[in-house]
Amino acid sequence: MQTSTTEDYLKAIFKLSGVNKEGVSTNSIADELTTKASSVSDMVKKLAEKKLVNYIKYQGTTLTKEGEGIALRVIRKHRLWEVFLVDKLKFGWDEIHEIAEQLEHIKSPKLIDKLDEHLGFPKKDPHGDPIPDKNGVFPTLKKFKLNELEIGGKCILIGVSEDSKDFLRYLDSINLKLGSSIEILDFFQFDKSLKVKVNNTTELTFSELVAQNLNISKEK
Amino acid sequence: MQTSTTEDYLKAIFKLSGVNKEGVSTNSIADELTTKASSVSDMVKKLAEKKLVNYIKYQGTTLTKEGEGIALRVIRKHRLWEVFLVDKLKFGWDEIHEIAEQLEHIKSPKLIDKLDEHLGFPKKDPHGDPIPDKNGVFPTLKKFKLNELEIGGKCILIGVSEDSKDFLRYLDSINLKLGSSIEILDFFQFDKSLKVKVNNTTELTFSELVAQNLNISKEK
DNA sequence: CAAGGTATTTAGACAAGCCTAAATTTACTG
DNA sequence: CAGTAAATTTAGGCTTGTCTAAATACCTTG
Repeated sequence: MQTSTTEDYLKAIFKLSGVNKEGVSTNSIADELTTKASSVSDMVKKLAEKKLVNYIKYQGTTLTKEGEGIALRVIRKHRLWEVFLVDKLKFGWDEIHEIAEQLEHIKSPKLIDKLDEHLGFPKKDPHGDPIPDKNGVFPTLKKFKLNELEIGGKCILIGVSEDSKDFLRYLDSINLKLGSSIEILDFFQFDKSLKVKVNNTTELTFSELVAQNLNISKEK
Repeated sequence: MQTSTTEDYLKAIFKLSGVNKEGVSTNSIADELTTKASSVSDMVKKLAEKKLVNYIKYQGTTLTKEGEGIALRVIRKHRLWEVFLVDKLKFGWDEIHEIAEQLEHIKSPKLIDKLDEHLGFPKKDPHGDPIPDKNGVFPTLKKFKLNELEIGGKCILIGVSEDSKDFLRYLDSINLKLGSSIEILDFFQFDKSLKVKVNNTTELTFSELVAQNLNISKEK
């Protein structure tokens, strides 16, 4: 059984892994967990011994299948608790994160399944993020291509149709990950390009080719 | 803010403190927490530095006002979560203890008050134990003297009317504490003594004088 | 391709809790 | 009241996870 620190590391690494599954840097993990690079260096070494991550000195860290499974189960718990806090206890969706950070570490598979049932098997958390099922699989939401969406539409990225290194590198470079939100701001007929806002922060333009290869789930 | 280990120690000490508030022995704490006496010795020293307990070498440990407050708040959380697990998630009352042991350490005053409200401000947990209010006060349940109860009646001890050392020592010696259960097995008219079963385990006899001085709450 | 800057890792320490073994205090018994 | 048994404390270590400071590797740019 994992300590909650281990779970936090795995979750952070999962979060930082782009669509392009290259190694996550030591510094980025340290940032994410507000700790120091040296602590991370120590820790990933230990996680590697437990076969939860692949770690090559100076080349970053990736999750093993097992590590990813644990990360997904923690994310499932986090998001289900968030639904509970908002739906049942009437918290505002801005107050729930840090409470869910604690609740996500409660150990009891039965608890989380019963909670899931109590909540009516929700597919998304209050922020619109998808909730993995008990096997760590994200729900199959109705799938669209980004270029099928209308202006003003919002969606989240759930996959890509093209996995060339170049394409995935591009997505990483603009910080677009599975689960990232995309909003269509404008559409230009002359080259079928899209002006979009990514992660509610960055405005940029997608060519038709890019848009065709982004699989998204509507509404978020 | 306390670590969850600190909270466990304070809760254990609270639980072991009889009506007669004498020092709790190091060994009994070690037993309660399934750890070693030497660990407890270390720990109570640290708790004493933080003013959460009074500790005199070789003479046991008592809670300070502050330590007791923390213990009561943890107990409140534990019991409210137990109600949640049984009432909302439909757990059997035999499965909930170890889950509540984890949930009781979640930090967020707002969470627990909202949970309390969501559950309809319950006064007792699924085991019949009273739930302290947010100020750490046990709810004022309808109060009776033990000798007002009929044969076959069950109740819990909520207080005493007499607090001489001798009386309290006697209660300690038979392991009767606040919250202990008492069942009336028989009544003997000739001296008005009662045959009772304490904590669902020990059968013994109370004289009229003892029975008159035990304040109880019916039904448990 | 060398030089310096940045990222990363190593070394050495520290705090919280826990443990075993040994020393000490208290308590009980005759 | 001496002597032993039981309870408690001390001493010395271990693990997990953290930190600072110093060393090393990588990489970019002139």
